[in-house]
Amino acid sequence: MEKQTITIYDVAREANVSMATVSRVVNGNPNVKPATRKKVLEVIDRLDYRPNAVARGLASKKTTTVGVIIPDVSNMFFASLARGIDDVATMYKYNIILANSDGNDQKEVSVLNTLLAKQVDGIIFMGHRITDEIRGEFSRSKTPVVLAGSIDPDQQVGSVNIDYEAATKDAISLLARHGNEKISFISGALIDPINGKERLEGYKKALSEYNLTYNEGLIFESNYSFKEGTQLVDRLLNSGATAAFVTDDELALGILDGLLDHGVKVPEEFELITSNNSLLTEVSRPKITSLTQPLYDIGAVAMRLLTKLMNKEETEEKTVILPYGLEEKGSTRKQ
Amino acid sequence: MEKQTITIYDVAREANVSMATVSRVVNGNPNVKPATRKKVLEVIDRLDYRPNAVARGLASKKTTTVGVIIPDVSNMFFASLARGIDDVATMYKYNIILANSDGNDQKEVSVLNTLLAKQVDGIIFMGHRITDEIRGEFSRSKTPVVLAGSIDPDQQVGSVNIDYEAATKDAISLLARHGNEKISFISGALIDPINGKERLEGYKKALSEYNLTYNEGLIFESNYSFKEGTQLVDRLLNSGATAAFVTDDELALGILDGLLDHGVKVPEEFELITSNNSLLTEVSRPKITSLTQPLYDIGAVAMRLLTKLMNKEETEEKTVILPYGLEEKGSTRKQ
DNA sequence: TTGAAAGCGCTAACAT
DNA sequence: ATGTTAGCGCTTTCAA
Repeated sequence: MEKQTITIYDVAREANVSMATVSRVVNGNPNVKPATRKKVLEVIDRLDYRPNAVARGLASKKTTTVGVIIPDVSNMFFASLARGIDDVATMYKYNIILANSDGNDQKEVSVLNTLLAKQVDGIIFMGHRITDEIRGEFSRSKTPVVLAGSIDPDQQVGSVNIDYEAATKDAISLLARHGNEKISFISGALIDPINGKERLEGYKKALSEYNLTYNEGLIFESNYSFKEGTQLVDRLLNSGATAAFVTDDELALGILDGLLDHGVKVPEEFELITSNNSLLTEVSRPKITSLTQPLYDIGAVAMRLLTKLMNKEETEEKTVILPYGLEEKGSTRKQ
Repeated sequence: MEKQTITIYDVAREANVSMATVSRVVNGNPNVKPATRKKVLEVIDRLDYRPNAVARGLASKKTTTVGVIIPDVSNMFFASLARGIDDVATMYKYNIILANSDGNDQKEVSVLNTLLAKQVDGIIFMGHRITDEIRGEFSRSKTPVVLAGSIDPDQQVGSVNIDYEAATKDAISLLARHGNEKISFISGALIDPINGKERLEGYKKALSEYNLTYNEGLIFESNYSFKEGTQLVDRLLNSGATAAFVTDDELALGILDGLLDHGVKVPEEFELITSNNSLLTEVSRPKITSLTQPLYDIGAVAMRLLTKLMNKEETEEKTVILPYGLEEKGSTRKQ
């Protein structure tokens, strides 16, 4: 015996109405006599009828599914965003197709195409950088797109972020106020606008505000991993830096670990600020002072924005800037 | 101007062939003359035609999409599984619809139903416990299901796990060999079979093997959070325990933190073993000895198993047990 | 308030 | 090797 599916047609027959009426009942169309509705509902229940969302999608051209392109779910930063996205999606009756891209330009494009082929109603994109190619795909697709936690220099699509420049400036300013004259800037790839433009700009502004000179030797580009952090410490200390701002918690943790191994006292001899305030910053000794980003909210707001775009609602702003904070913990001195 | 979609029909017309031929080309059917194929491919390229996966799904009754029910993506443990799942899914040309359930019985059922409504070809389920209700839904759905990292007492569906009982027994045995006579067992809800059955059983077996008496006062049920861990420490120390096995890293970290705050020396005065060997166990001081579970692989193998089930391939085994390990680090003594 | 009927874009026999 | 023709299960005018 095969999987004999029950269709809207079966329900219609059993309830002695037309399939149009069943459709109306299923979709909550008010133009149905209560008695009829009741009858149909009973049959639906009895037959255990479940509407086929694929057929529905084909007929209505809406899938109530959105595509989510993410570099790596197993990275806490993105996982937090994803959770916010899914919660709001669920709230608005959408499901998410989650696709990992590893931040790989080519994968991003191919995955975007399969999502579009699946007729998703919208796309949430997280990535380190927006290549021209992917931007091109976005613009010729007619499907609404929102960036979550990703910077797009020219704002063609929606996006939700914090003000990375201002946040970085704040962090650096704190370090400068504490008397540090050589403050290191340690980030991921500088070609990513979020690092090379936003954050670095904030760094420079803070420096000039405190009359400190910009020195390339204090800028480090690294991968986001614990190990890279520990390995970076030699060079960091050689640079003469007495403080560092790091754009990733795991990396910062590695640096802290390396510093301690070198017998450098944190925060007495070296101050450290990281960026994501994840659990990692809480469990290290000392705990690491960090910028705070509302990760969950960035995801949630991005999804909310996307629902508006999908409904062609009027939206005040396609670019949302959420507030950030700076939580002082054990890796910076109290003053 | 509206989103005027290009259909297989447009391509057929432009290429002077029937839509069937276009379909064959698109699906790589060998029964097409090379010249024809080339012509069709050119038109597809020129028109920028992209097959509509929804229509395809309706006609073929396959969506190349699988549903993934996960308690919480922002939990590292599950996120790692999810990454393994997605990678293998991608490898086999599937996409995943990711749905968070919070381990909530009711949400799990409702989410399962919407996934089935969307005609997913298969389901990967992660959860703390398999309720009778969800098991019922599984069995009457005809859609293949595989559990990843979840225990199902009666094995109706596929599943991929490690041998939690043996793993726990190993961990406890190590603690016993080190001379600990009062070894605490700290887990999540004991009604979850993975804790109350598998792991606790392993705990008991190890005890009896070392002639230690089972004492309920050493068993603690807790939530998986850092805070709960720190708060548990008073009771833990009052129990007289000199060692503990913990089923979650974050919880273990909280316990370690609490112990250190109480001036208890780890591992000299108290030994600790945790279960997931996540990054958290590496960044604490001391690093925490842990069981090692191949999280990514559990996800990957679960997805691989699901592909077999979806293809109705003969599968040797519906229940896969993956190897585990025990990595001794700083929270247990060297002997 | 309800029904009839025409698609939605594609696959999959069945012909040729 | 290619074309013809039914559907897949539902939404959505348009009539009644």
